[in-house]
Formats: sequence, structure tokens, C-alpha cells
Amino acid sequence: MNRTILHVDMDAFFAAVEQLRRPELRGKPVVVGGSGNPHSRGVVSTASYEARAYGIHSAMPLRTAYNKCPDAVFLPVDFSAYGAASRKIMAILREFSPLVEPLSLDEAFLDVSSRPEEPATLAEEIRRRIKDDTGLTASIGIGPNKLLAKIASGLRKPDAVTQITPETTTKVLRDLPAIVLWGVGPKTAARLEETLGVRTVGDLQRVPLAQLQDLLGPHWGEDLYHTCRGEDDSPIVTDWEPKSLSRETTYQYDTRRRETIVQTISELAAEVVGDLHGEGYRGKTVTLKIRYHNFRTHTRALTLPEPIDDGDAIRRTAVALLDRFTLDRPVRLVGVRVSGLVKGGNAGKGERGNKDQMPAVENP
DNA sequence: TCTGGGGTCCTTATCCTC
DNA sequence: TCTGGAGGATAAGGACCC
Repeated sequence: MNRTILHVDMDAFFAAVEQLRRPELRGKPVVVGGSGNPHSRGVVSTASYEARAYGIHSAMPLRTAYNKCPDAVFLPVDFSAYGAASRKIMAILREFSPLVEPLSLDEAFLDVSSRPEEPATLAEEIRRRIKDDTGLTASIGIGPNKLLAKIASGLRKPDAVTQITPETTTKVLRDLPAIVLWGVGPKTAARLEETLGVRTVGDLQRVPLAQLQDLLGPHWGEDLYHTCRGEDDSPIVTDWEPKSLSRETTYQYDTRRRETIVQTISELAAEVVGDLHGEGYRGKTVTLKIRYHNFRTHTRALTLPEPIDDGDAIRRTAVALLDRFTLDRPVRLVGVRVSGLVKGGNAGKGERGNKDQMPAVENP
């Protein structure tokens, strides 16, 4: 079956929302990230195109960004504002197809296989609608699957529509760096180059399946074998259930004081419990994460006999896991995660998981 | 020197049960 | 009873994504 998938990717989304609501920022370098204070710990979430001209990009430490452009406007992340803009955009997309898969606040896949229009015409119409209704620009990629649609949207930005067809796939992929492929990050890209001399997607296509599996493991090796050929039959997922809920925080200054860390764990656990209650989940496994001053990160986890959403029990479990760490080095980050989620929590309540047994939700 | 936060998925090791 | 798997659950780490 031939599919037509669009990948809609908002341009410099967080920064664009800020420039939209504060016109005096338009045309200026804007950096959104952390608390908005470029002298404290944090990284860049989004840089406006004006800021990118200074070499500032996502995931760069705020302090580094400040050194590159001290005159940039630094703003804190305001998720409620971006969430509101995102909901508007997703609503527009759903007018064009019910098959919408949001990937994040600023990205979504859209299956438009059943639409009669030419895909490029439709994509242009969507781009115009988003611009007219929200004032924001988007780049849209068109492809026969999610993989190629996503690669396409990245080929030309901002404010553009780009199509990859089955006929153009080989030619388009051939000279792209391997790192454009979903799942190939800096580490894997470096390994591919060092061990196999692979730099481009075309190079990767010439590597036999067995060799990829030797290097990356049977599962991931086979995945990459298909991915580098533009093959992907993953469906559009319109409803998604979380598998874990977590909170973590990085101290402005590293600490080795146990009382401080215990206090942080209690606060993080309370927030996670709030999320569990808010979304109506209970969880079975509690994980405590500690990152030391040298960025070495460790986790300790405990799986309970039954899923719980009791705030006090989750907090006590997380605090107890701290005893399995040696606090002989300064700690920079603490995190609490609850996984093994099942639906049917004590939604809306602040304390005590009421019942002994919920209707025991499925689970294969 | 620096490296956030909230997630997912994969690999490997280990333990336990059948 | 001993031995050896197979296979599931759990734990830990790591890579990756936005």
C-alpha cells in the first residue's frame, strides 16, 4: 500500500513563540533555555535563526551561548505558552487528517494517504494555514513513510516544503551524512566511521547486513540496514501511553550533603506522584538517579510487588535507594522515576492510594 | 570547561523457575 | 539428584530523540 506521510516541523519553535508575543524581539538573537539566566547551569532549548548565526544551537550550555553572543536576549522556557501554541497547531493538522502523531510540542507526523490532492499542494496549504492562524512558520517534509518525511523536512528550512518520492529516495539519501538517520547519533556515527569507514548513507548501504549486526547487535543492525535504504513501515500512532514518569533536577552548585539530597528526593517524588495522580497511573518500579560532579550517572531501582501511587510509599522507596549510593563525591543531579505504569490510579487525589485492588488492568 | 529535562529503546548481566 | 538449557523478570548502563 502506498502511503503519503507529512512531517510538520515548526521553525525555531520556542524562540518563534517568544518573538511573536514580544514584537520588539523580532529580528534579534533570542535564546530560550533553562531559567533564562545565561550565567547559571542550563542549556539552550531553542535559538532563533538570528542567534544561530552566532553559532548558538540547541543543547549548547547557556554560558557558552552567552560567550558567543552576550547581546542575545536570554529567556526562560515557558512550557505553558508553547503548549498553547502547540495545541492550536495540532488542531489545524487534525482538520486535514485524523491520523496525526505528535512527536513533541513542535513536530508531528500526518498520514494524508486518503486525500485526493497532490501532496505538495496539500502541504503548502497546511503551511499557509499555520502561518495565517498562528503567525508561526513550519517546514514540511513529504515522503512515502515517516522516516523519509522526517528527513525531507530537515533538508530545507525554514518555511519550506520538501518532498522525497520512491523514485528520488536513492539519489537524495546517497550523499547525506549517516547521522541524519533516525537512531544514529554522534557515538554510533563515530563507530561507523572508525570501524567501517562509513560516512554517508550511501556508504552505509554498501555494508552487508551481517557486518552491521556484528557491530551493533542483531536487532539494531537489521534496523539500520533497512533505515539506510529509506525503508520504514512504522505506523502513525495517534494515542500514546507513557511508560514512565520522572522528574530530575541539577543543582546550581554540586552538593555532598545527604540532608540536601534527601530533601530534593522528597520534592521530586512529590512532583512525580502529582503527575501519576493527574494522569491516573500507578507504577511498579521506583528508580533513583544520581549524577556525580564528573557527569558519571548511576541508577538504583526497586520493583515493588504491586503498582502503587501512594505518595508516601514512593517517597520512602526513593529515599531508601539513596543508601545504595556512596556519597563520597559531589552530586550535581538527582532524579526520581516511576515506571511499569498501569492505568487506574487514584486520579485527582493527593494522598493514600485508597483501594487494595483496582480492576487489575490487563498486561500481556 | 562545559554538558537540562523528560522521555524511549536496546544491550548485557544476573537471578530464578521450569 | 544433578546438569543444562530456555526464557522471563529485574537491574544497570548507555545511546538517542526533541
